[in-house]
Amino acid sequence: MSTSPVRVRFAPSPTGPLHMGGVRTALYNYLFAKKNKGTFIIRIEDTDQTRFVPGAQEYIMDALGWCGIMPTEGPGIGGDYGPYVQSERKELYRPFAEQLVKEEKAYYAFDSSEELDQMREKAKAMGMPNWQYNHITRTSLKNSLTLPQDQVDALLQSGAPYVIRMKMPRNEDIRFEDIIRGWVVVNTNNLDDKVLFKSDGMPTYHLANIVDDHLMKISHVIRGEEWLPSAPLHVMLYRAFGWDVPQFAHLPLLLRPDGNGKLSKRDGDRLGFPVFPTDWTTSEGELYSGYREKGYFPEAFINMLAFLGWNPGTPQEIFSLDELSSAFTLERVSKAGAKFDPDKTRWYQQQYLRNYSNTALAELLKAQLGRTEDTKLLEEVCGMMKERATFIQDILSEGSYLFERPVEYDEQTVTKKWKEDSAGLMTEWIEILNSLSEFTQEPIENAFKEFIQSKTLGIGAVLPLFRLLITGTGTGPSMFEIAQFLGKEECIARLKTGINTVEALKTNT
RNA sequence: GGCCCAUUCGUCUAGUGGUCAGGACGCAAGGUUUUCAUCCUUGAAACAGGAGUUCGAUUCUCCUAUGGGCUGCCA
Repeated sequence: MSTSPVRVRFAPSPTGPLHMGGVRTALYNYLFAKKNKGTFIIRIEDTDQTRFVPGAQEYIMDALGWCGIMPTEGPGIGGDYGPYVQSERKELYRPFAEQLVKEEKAYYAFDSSEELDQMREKAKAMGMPNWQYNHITRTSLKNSLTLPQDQVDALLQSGAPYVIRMKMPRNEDIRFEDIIRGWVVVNTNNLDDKVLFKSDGMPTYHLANIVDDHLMKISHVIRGEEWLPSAPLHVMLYRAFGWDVPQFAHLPLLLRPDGNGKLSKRDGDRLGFPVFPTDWTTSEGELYSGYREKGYFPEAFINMLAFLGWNPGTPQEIFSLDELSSAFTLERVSKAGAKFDPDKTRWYQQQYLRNYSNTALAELLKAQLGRTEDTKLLEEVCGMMKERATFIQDILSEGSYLFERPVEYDEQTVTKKWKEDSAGLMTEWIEILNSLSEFTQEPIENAFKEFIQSKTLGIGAVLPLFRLLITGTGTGPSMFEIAQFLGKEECIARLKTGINTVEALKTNT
């Protein structure tokens, strides 16, 4: 039991945009750090130079920033344990690998990738699909364990390419306790001699990860379940170096909503929902859509993500980031993979939109959608429309008639509600409206009721006509509120042109 | 194929050695509403299968099945 401060890291690889599974891993790290008054660190793991994608690192930082889960240490942010990009730490790793060779816990291997590929092919052809470089096969391969010392020295001197491999011991049970999964035991006979240091002078993930986690004093390794199989190797490396082993928590995977398999880059746009936090355009110009650009609020996105594999054990569903960080525990993270549900995501978004104040929504309409109307006016629009919107842009599309006159009149309402006497009825209604001295909701409503009473008509026979002429639609918020919002002059104008247009429509069909 | 991980309504999940197995999304019905949305009420809907332990298993153990991950000089 160590009492060292909580330090966790999110360690993405800049090989493309960060998808929502990655965001969730970052989120859980962030929440755990916050909850335990610890430090949340970002470390970029770019040890594979061939897969580097320009802009990916910037994307990751930007996306996390949008989500509100920025680290306290990381690239571009600073901290006492930097640099936080592994390629900038390149020189640091080789001595650690050499140390293991010296201590006979690792060895030089001179086999080329091509030779090894051939081995695998041959083995596969013989019905053995899992050929590995391990405690058995290494005895007949080109490495510092099989070659005479002088030949090894000569090869190293000559600059021949080599890698450094872990010398996995025989028949040893490696056991470690995962916070989410409990005890995990793996026998070393099933593990291969993983490459720790590559021939291009860079460490592999395994080495760099362990060295950096140690150097950066990481207390808890919270990462995706895809790392569980290599966790025993990591435990062995900590032990080989004589370092404290951090606590592990392997998170369940995010699965795709249809069929099987883990959520992948292409699923999103194919199934009609984003898998990325923000838009990403590839160098070929292909666009992968993001939650931000689709109109989701980061709070809704984060709330949904937090509940994919974790729950507070209470009926509360809506959590702010702060509430999440005080409620979060790794013990309540579930073990099984979670299928992502786009419907629930929309529901969260709707909840958040509804809880936003009209003022806040009006600000967003201005800032994000470039509306230039008076704030007061936008607030009124938001007040009327937000109950029936999911995204902020719905307020504009569903309530377009609050800004401009209708150009079309809903066909169904016209055929169902517009009768012989409708034009006459609405003309009379115009007169009544015209005579109102105070054009606000209540007087309009009272006048309307009086009007239908005098005609011995029901609300349902008349109000839809009013709505149709004013908005062009058959549905929406209170007509009296809309009338007040538009004002007497506008209402009457719309009624007049409406009557003519709809009558013309009727006679044409 | 090998190794590892997992398995409660369609989905996310709660839960306990004895519960009417609870909630949420979605779905359906009804109510409210001029209408749509909201809101309210109700409903359908699950412990993968088989052994064992036990007075009693959804809960503990084992096996099977299914799903997933890993099996690279990728991370």
